[in-house]
Amino acid sequence: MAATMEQVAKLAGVSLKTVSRVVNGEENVSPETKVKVLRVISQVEFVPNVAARRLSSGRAMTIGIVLGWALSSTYSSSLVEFILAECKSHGYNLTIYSMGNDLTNNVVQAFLGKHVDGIILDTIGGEDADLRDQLDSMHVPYLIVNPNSMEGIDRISYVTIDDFNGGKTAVNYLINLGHRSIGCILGVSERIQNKDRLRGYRKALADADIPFKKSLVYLDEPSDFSLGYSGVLRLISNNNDMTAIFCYNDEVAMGVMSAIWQSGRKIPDDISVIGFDDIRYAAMMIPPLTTIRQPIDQIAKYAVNNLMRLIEDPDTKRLHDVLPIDLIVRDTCRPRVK
Amino acid sequence: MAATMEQVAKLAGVSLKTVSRVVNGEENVSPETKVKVLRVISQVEFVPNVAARRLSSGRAMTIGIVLGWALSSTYSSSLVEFILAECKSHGYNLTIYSMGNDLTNNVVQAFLGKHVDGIILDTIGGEDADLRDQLDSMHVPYLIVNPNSMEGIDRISYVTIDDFNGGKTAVNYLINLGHRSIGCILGVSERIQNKDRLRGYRKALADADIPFKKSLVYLDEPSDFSLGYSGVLRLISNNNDMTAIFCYNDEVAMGVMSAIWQSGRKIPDDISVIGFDDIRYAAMMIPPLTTIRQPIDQIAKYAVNNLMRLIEDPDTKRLHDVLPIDLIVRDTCRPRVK
DNA sequence: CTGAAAGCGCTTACAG
DNA sequence: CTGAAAGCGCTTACAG
Repeated sequence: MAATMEQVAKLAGVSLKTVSRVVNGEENVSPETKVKVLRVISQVEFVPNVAARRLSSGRAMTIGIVLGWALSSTYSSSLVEFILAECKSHGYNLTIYSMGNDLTNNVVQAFLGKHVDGIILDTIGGEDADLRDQLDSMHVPYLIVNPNSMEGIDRISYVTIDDFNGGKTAVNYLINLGHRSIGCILGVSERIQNKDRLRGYRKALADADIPFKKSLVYLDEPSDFSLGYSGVLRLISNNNDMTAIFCYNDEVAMGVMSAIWQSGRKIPDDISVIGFDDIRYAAMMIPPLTTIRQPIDQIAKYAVNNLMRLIEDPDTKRLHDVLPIDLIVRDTCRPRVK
Repeated sequence: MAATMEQVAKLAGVSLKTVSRVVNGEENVSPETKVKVLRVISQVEFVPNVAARRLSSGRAMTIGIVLGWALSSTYSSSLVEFILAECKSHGYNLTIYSMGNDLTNNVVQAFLGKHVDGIILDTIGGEDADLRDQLDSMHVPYLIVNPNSMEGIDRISYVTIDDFNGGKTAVNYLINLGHRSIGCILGVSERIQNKDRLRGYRKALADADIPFKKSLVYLDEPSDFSLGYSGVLRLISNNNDMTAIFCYNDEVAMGVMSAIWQSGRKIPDDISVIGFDDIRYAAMMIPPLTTIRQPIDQIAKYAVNNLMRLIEDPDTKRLHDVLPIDLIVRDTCRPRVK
């Protein structure tokens, strides 16, 4: 059933190497022999054995992605989906590694065991420090998506988005709608994403000559539904003039909207809300969420393409990309009326 | 850096085969040699080369999953996450194939090229008929998750849930809350899931001596947010006594809730809503959604374990599993008051 | 309990 | 434009 190159060679009356040339689209094969070989290939349904190919070539044709978040988080699964498609178009396979017990070991072994040629890291915080050290010392080609810190980042390749501008654009949009008392709910960690989005928030305020008020900023962990839920209740009780809120991400915004709804207020009538990410469910919220879109498809494209370059040419310099964000206007923000 | 078995053997002063025995935990190795070999292994950081192992053993130690839905749908990504974990615990890898151009070809080639030892199919409708024919004729071990039809299913292994009982449980719960005019929003396709949940709906009504009314059932495609949104508006306009709705899945329920909210009605005060699946966001809806939970972790476990059996023993008979569902009570249903 | 030999199915490096 | 040889790093089947 599963034919080998040798059988194809015999049937076509050529050498093994000639079949190999045809299969891999190499040059230096006369048109006639090519046709002859191709006919046999389709006749016997020949498909090259990947294991043999990997063993002899020394390349796994596979990259690994290390996830710090659950795959079932919408952001992760969407990123993985795009990365998968991009890998496929390069003839590469993708293997997924989730943070957890013994991750560093697993990933290092995967490289030593020739499971993968390179790694994409999409982690949360400092928990991957060990892993990065190992990858560095073993000279494994790797690249970070949305690095959490800029410390020592010059030595590492990464793809990220313009978080500062994301925060600024969101808050600027609210200011243009007439809002002046604007809440902000973020994670408290040292992640650069939090810092940069907060910088963006402050910059937009400063540009509009609106003084920064500490009581309008709520910081806690983790940045999920519950952060938004408890955060907005706190902000409301401390700021009765607040008319809008900038949220760290769409899931936080979900929590914010839930709490506002349950407190008897209305969105956007009483409070405007803006999120970040533009996950699949943003458009399905009630009402549909205005948000800052991350170009996940582009992030995936840059991540995979750059990693391929690092794999194929070890002398490649560090590759750094910062991708632009977009404001997606839906129905959760409206001009201030009070 | 990446040492080979031969190097380990030389350093330990034993034969290649003995190293192999230690690495694979085989018997018939004296404790002393074992210790000696293990010491060398950790010294040189030996990790067996997967490609060599695959080539010589003829087993890929990898299974493939074919997805008919986008990976970024919460249900799919959650299933994949559990399947991934289950594979890992068996020492297997997972490769993801998404429906799309040339899928049949890709999957068949993956098997012929020894990429995978077996396949899990999680598809939508008839679009995988071609693929299934091919897998059958090539005697590829495969298993279907949530088959869409029971036609010829005796010849195939599958894992599914008790859709009939899911529908019945949901509607029975609403009936026990006093509701008698209960809407039902489903996909219209020939998928067995639609038929069985509808049967469950009718059975619950019949058991309570409530006559079935055709005007309370709304069927359309695809079963997503928009189906719920337009479906509920139609049901409301045709049934002004309707006080509750059973939805095909949680995303449909999201659409239903959105439309109800925008029409100025309240949940659960005016209308009770119950979903299906219990996706991650069900608990985050406003209010948190009461729903029927699919045991995705169990589905994954059965799917992977059964597929392994099919792979390891070709004489295994068809394996059939129907897993139970659970009612998850949250805040979208309340006793009828009107 | 241990080992020598053959072979899995390709690619690489070289020769012509 | 074509091919013969060696080898990638393991496992399998067999011998002792």
